Amino acid sequence: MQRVTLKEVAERAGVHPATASRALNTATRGLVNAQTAARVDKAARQLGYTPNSIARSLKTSRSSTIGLLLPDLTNPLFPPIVRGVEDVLRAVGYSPWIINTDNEPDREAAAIESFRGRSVDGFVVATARLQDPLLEEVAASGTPLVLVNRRVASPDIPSVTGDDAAGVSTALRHLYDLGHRDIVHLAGPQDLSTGLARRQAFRQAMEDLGLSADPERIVDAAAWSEPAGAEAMEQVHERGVPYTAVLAGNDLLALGCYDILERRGLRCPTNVSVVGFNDMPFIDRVAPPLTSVRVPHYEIGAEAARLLLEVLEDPERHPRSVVLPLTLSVRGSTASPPA
Amino acid sequence: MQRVTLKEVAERAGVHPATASRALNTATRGLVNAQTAARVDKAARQLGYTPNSIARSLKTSRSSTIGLLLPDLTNPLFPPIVRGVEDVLRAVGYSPWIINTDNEPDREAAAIESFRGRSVDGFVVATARLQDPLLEEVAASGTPLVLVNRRVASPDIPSVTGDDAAGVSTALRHLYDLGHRDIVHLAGPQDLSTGLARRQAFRQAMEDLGLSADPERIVDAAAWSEPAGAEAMEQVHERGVPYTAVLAGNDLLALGCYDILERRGLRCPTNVSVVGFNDMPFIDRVAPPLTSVRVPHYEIGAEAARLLLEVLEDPERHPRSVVLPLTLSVRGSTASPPA
DNA sequence: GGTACTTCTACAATCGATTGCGAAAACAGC
DNA sequence: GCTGTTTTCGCAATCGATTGTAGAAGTACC
Repeated sequence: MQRVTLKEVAERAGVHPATASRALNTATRGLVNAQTAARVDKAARQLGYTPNSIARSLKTSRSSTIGLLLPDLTNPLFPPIVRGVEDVLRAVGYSPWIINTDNEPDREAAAIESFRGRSVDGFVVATARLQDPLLEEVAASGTPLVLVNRRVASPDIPSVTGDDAAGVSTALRHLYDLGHRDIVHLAGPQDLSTGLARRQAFRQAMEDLGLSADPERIVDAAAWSEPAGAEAMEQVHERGVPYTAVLAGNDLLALGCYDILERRGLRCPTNVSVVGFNDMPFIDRVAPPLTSVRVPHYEIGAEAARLLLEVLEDPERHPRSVVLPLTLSVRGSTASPPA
Repeated sequence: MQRVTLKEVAERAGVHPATASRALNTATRGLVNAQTAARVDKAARQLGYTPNSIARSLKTSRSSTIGLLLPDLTNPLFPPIVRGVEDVLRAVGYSPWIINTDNEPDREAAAIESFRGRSVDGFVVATARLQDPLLEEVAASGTPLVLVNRRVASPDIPSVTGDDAAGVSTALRHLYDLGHRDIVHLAGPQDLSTGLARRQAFRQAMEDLGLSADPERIVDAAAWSEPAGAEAMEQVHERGVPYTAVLAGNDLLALGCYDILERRGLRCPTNVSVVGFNDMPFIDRVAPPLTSVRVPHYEIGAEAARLLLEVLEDPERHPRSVVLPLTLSVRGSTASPPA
């Protein structure tokens, strides 16, 4: 199938390709006579012309494309973020380009390289580790970059995240109000900002409530996954820490926690209350429905896209970070502790 | 940031850009003296050269890119497909480009247009409707195209799907063996191959079991969604059809069905057994864990990518379709009917 | 040493658009 | 009718690679 080229449109309209180009681009349209422009339009429509964006990109060195780095699309957390990003970008003519890295730095590097080779105009990155030299380098190189959901240690890279501290605080308040005093925390990976922030917030909020935030009440999971959650929960038991409630660093850890409770013959919420984090899709349908800190992932993605567009439109613009408020979705996994 | 160009590499190596290009491409590397090639390699490495794939695409009119059309990424069905496609493609240097269409033909058309403008080398399409002139046109245009999960009515477009008929048959056999005789089917949208095939298979399999496949035992849902499933299930009750088991066209319909059962005070599986379709992620954790026909989505995606690669490598190759076998994941939503 | 091949490299065109610059045309003013 | 502006358009270069072709360098053989 031979695509129609600008030259053919120009020929049909009886003008030079340069003129056709100007007529077809809104920004330069004023430079050409209205009647001529109309003639070009007509020719383009008749021939079914669609611009070759590759040629355009080569010349303009902009691709109307942004790179979106994800750890793993099959984690239900991310599809809403992707949709948020995509919906906002598409409205202004940009398209996101998604690559999964499975949290492997090598693949992250390869993805960035690939994106660079394709001249993406900017990055939205959900794979940030706290220490992430690659991203620092990208940011330093001048390519617009916005982090979603996770941040890096250095604060000068713009990001859109949920207010983890407030979320943890709300969740603990909820448990406290139900009467829980012995609460443990299944923390996420500590090399990720979410894992770290929630862990720190746990300690802080416990202290604020006048409860023990003894280090042994916190177990670090190796990953944000169900098996890791199960393993961490086993740890809790091995340590022999008394508890009536669990605050999981995210919903997957909470599901792993469920597994251990069941295996040990403990019932939720009768014996143990569990609170998750993220309020991921379908988590309201598990047994028991999980009480979880709702993170507005779609909005996080959308807001990240907006921040990126700001910088794309005005590179001088000072990048800013956004922290979105979280709410608690109270469901059947939390109740008063056994008397 | 100024990217390094081939010309600079050539200069540093003391050769012509054309020679540098040949040295760097494995296919043409034999045409240049081994020592010269090594010199070029070294220069490229020293300068940190990465080829500008936009320029390359413009010249070669291949982009090492394929377009992936999805209805909606947030449907848990699709992420595994995406990963399957991506993993296979990436291994050979292709990247998928994802667009969500939300099942709107307009957006599908726009997406195809956008893909064309970006010169994708092929399409993987998960949005096919039975009647889909757009896709027929794409196929006719010569651009390689593989359908995943869904097919179109005309059989000459290659596709990778699950064996719906066998899946339905297995599911019904399971219910039959448990003792169910009064079974209803919540069918999916009939303009999609999956909805149609499963509906037809239901009638056939019921007859094969010597059971009534009366049309009133089948309700068509308006969409593959929980609300549509709930609505369809309400229909079943309005019709007053006696039943002890429900075969849902997919898991989301089954979840909608759960809602109605609960609202009506019916317990699953005590009063009513429910079987879903797809065995989507986390469906084993809902209450009760859903018995579901497992569809190997990752493999479907991977196989689709392989088919596409076959055609990309040898355009003369006759496109073939693949039907993957399904299995039944038996869980807690099915049991013997009440006595 | 000359002829006939190979092997290697350089030249230049090309992909399809965009854009600075200059010239032609149109127009205004006197 | 002439000069000075403004409008409109065409020319040609350019983005960064790939590739057909031609010529130079090197080798083999008599």
